[in-house]
Amino acid sequence: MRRKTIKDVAQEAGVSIGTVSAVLNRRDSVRLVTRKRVLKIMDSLNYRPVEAARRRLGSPREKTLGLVVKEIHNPYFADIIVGAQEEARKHDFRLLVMSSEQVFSREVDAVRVLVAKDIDGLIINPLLELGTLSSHFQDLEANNIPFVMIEGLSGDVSTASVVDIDNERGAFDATMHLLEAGHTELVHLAGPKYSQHSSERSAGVLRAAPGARIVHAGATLEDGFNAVRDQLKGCSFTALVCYNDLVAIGAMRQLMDQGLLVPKDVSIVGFDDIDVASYLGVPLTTVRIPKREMGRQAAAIAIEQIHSTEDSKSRRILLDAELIVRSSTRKR
Amino acid sequence: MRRKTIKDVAQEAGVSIGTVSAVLNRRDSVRLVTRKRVLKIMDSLNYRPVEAARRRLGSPREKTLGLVVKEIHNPYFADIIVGAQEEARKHDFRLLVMSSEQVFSREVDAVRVLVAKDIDGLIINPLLELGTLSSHFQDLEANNIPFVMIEGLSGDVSTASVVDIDNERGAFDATMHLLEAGHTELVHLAGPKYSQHSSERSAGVLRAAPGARIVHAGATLEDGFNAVRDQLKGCSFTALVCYNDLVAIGAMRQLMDQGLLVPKDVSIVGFDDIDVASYLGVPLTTVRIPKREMGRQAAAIAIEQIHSTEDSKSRRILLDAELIVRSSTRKR
DNA sequence: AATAATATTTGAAACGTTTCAATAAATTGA
DNA sequence: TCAATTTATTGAAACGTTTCAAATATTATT
Repeated sequence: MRRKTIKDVAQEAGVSIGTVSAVLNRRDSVRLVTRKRVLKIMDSLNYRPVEAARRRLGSPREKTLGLVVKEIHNPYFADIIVGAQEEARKHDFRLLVMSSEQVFSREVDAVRVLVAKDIDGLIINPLLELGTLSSHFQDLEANNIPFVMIEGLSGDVSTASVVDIDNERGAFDATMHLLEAGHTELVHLAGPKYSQHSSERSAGVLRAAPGARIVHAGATLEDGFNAVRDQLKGCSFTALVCYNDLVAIGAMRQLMDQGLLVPKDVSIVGFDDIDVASYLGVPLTTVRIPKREMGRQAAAIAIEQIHSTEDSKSRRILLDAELIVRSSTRKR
Repeated sequence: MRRKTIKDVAQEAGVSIGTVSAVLNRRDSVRLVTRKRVLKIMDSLNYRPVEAARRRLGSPREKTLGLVVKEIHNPYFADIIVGAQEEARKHDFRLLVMSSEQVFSREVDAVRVLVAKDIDGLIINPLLELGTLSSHFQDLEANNIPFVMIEGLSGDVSTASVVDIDNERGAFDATMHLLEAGHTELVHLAGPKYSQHSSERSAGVLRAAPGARIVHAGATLEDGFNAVRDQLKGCSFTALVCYNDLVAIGAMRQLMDQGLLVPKDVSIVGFDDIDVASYLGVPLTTVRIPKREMGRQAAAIAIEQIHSTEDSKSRRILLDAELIVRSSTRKR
């Protein structure tokens, strides 16, 4: 059955479509008796206006920011999202979130969809695809949509601003903390091979402890658990510097399963300071990333660029990561 | 500056708007040289088609599902999102996520924005606002947008389908597990007062143990931590049934701070089975919710309704929750 | 070179609304 | 009752696209 339109209502009510539209928009120019008749017809015809057709020039557009994250299923990104959302709301912007789930083609796709949905600005936590330099970013530039990268190479796209943290420094501090505690046999459980953050953190670890053993674990609980079980089998070490807290927690679990105690036998440092880190049986020593602040700043920059008329210069903001010492590390 | 339209592109490229439209829609009737010229003009003019105007029968719109969650910063919802996204992608739908952050006005707002962005269907995890019966839901019905509620009263909105789990049963099972282990002094750390899930779970606890003490904690790590510290001060109990895993973890931390051991002195059961639950120092006994499956089913229903022409009847799907016994509970 | 076949482009109608100047109807004041 | 006001309604233009039959250009065949 054909969908009922404003025209059907008008005809049935013996009235013009202009009048029906007036009723629809609650304009007070309609006589009560007419309004009632129209409303009754609308009801009996089960009429529903087609939202898309109502949108016209001059009708108030929603101000929206898009946010594409690599992995929505990760407390680290959750905090970034919350921070971005808070800041956006302050400026009366809404936040539309999409996740690429670590798949590059989905990242490209997400950007395309958000652009089609008419966002005013974009925050993206990009996957690093060497070689495939970013046709979707060029798209954004072409469409004049300001965008801000969270964790990304600044040289990547000239017009993009970047908000990031000093990973190298954070990892350096964490490693120094272990060295100062007398540890000499260090293992670094690194993250995904192509992660920008991971390589920066590895660099920090190596600057402090050039002899540290590097093992590529990954970014999840399971990755940490498996890495210790498989890759560190029979290997002697007294301290672990982990890519992030999840890996640290996974590693800790595996050590316990092997009958080793943290921090008595092995000290562990994480990275991120996710909420649960301080609630663990052995509260985790970790490098705190100001996650909300990153989201907040990224949104602030995007909105500022939306409002500014001239081409704003791209910025690079580097926030500090701070070592938080809890109970998972101990003097040797 | 006026927004560029297809007309501007056509004029600039010396071609009809029909041709530009053909280029836009990748119809292969356009000569290569023409296509290239048009694309170049589009680029130089920063042209973006207005999505709303494309909404016509048979036109190639982006197929999108909106998803509004109460709290993006919660591993429970994260899993639901991932499940919904997986299913959506199977059917070539994209998922736009917004979070109400537990604020009712934001939920209403999020729905409005998503509708304005022309989504095809909506999945919502609604806040329970008694009395304010859902003008935004009526809006959805008015716009003929199928929507599915995750965790919600089915009577709430007649046309909505609901995907939920059997909370009462899950909580009952968890409580029985403790009773069978010989516990008699039970405390139930309930969730937020207005939460549907929380009251269903409380009902399950009380059915198994009518004498259980009920304390309203909340839904976060901190809530669990504080509830045990403040509301259970000096209170004697040997087992805790918690609203969710986060509360359980928070409670466990506080007990440890008080020198109590889990499960030796106190047994604890959580709810949800978030990822980290099995990696804790004391792996958590909990009631597993098929979170991804919930998201998956919700998306599947929404998409089915989008595709079906006639008014589809609303459905109510109740998934089972399963008790997973780990180490945080013990015979007394 | 003429015709037929095919490929490309055009132009106008359609989509379902809102807007607003013009008109019609109702009300007021005398 | 008549004009002057005020209030209510109309009808057509606009919004930015897609669609599709018709017109035109190109290529192939003879």
